[in-house]
Amino acid sequence: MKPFSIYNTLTRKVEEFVPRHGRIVTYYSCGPTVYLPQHLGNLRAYVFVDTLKRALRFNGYDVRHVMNITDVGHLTSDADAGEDKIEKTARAEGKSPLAVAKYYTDQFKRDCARLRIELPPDEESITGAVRPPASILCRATNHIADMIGLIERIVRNGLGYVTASGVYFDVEKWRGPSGMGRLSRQSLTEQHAGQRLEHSADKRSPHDFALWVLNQPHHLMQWDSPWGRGYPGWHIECSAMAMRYLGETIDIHSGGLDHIPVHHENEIAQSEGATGQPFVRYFVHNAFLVGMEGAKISKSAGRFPVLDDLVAAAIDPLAFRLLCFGAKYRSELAFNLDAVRAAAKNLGYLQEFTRSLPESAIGADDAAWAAEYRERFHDALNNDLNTPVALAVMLELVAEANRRQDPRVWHTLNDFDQVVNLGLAHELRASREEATDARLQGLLEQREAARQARDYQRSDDLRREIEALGWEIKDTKEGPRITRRRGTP
RNA sequence: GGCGGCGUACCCAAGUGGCUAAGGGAGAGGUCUGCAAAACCUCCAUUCAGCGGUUCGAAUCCGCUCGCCGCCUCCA
Repeated sequence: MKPFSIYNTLTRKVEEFVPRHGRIVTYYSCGPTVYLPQHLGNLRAYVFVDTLKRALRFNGYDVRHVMNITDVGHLTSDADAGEDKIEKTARAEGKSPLAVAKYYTDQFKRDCARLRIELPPDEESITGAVRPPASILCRATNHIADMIGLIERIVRNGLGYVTASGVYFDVEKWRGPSGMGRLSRQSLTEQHAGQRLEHSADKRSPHDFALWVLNQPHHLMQWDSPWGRGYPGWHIECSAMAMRYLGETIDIHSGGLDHIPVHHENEIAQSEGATGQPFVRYFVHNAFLVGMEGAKISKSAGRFPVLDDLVAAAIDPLAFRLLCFGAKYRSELAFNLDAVRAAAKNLGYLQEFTRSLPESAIGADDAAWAAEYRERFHDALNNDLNTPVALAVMLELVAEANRRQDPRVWHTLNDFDQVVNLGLAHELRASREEATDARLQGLLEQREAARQARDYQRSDDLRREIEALGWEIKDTKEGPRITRRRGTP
């Protein structure tokens, strides 16, 4: 069995993963900024986070997962004269920033549920906890004090300076263990060779970044701080919340690869500037979903498709999950309707196989021939999360079971599904419940009697009647079998 | 201007020096079948954007060309 290995952006190599503390893995993943619905590209990132977590668990690790909800706004661009994204939506929708954040947070959680993405427990649902929970979904606005504390440490270490427009991190002075520019491989001078943005005149150096922003009276969300009323810089929330729940050095930090040059670079600088300790041991970045512009699925042109667009097209959200699983997290995934429909087909194949499993196969041990699939699946997973190969193994396992007419693979399949997470165990349970529905049984028996009597006219009429109730009939050697009609085309 | 990456069949997508270039979808044919569905079988890239080079051997390494994309610090 190969050990779990993952590509570490810090070293640009696939490395064997070894956590700091035995079987416990501390994991921080960048969460959403809640001012718009999450589009499919964003959701791919969260499917990846979920898959990484599950792959770690498959290897016996206990994952402590922290994910942030960015509910304090950051600026849309310099050109907007400092307009905050959340406040922009708030003004457009005539709501308060917090109401906007709540609305889109709820929508995000609903989308994750439909994709079977397991989020950490929401801090707002945790009550009366004496010690910090192992895993948590936490909001920036609930951790302002932590951020201020961290900024104070940075200032005390001589790495932050206060100006009229805010507190900035002094990049020139910092010489941390990881080194500025290490993630992006760009030296500071290289980064500014092509100067693009104007910067605040208060900054000592153009690449210094804000820890705390001051004197922005039009900004709706403001808090008191030792430096005056204002709001936190974009990067500080991740450092503060990661440290609050996971400690000063965390095992894994993940995010989209767009975060490499700025967000994560700055996170490292400010975190290590405060603690003097390495902040992250394995930095993991996922690639984008591309081609959404031409996907012809979003209702309004120019908008990236969202999960509701798939649902409206009668595509099971789990097909999207499987589509993501079918590509490596480090490769761009080209999205189009054909691709997601192909995934839907595979989803149906696995569900259909599961539903048709006989009790004897579920009660028995798996066939001996299934063992090699388990090893191949595990090796693929451990090889830098090679999920497309893992999926191939899963499909081949089912194909061989069908070919041999030997269905004794349920335990293996279900174990794979702890990572792929299509809810096959739920599918199995549902198929059992369906078969015991009394009213349907009556109709089915009538139809079967008609078939035996070769009264196919009546048989087909009854089929239509059953279908109208939302069920589908399949005639098998063992007799008719009904399943709930699915939205999958 | 800088940094990083991508281009494998009609579509999605593994493979990054050496068995016949994984797997899936679509397509074609077949078995089974009252019909339908499912399932299974067979076929489906002498070839990996193009051109050179290194090597006994390259989709995999090097160079150039073409095309595409992400990021560059108060930008998810």
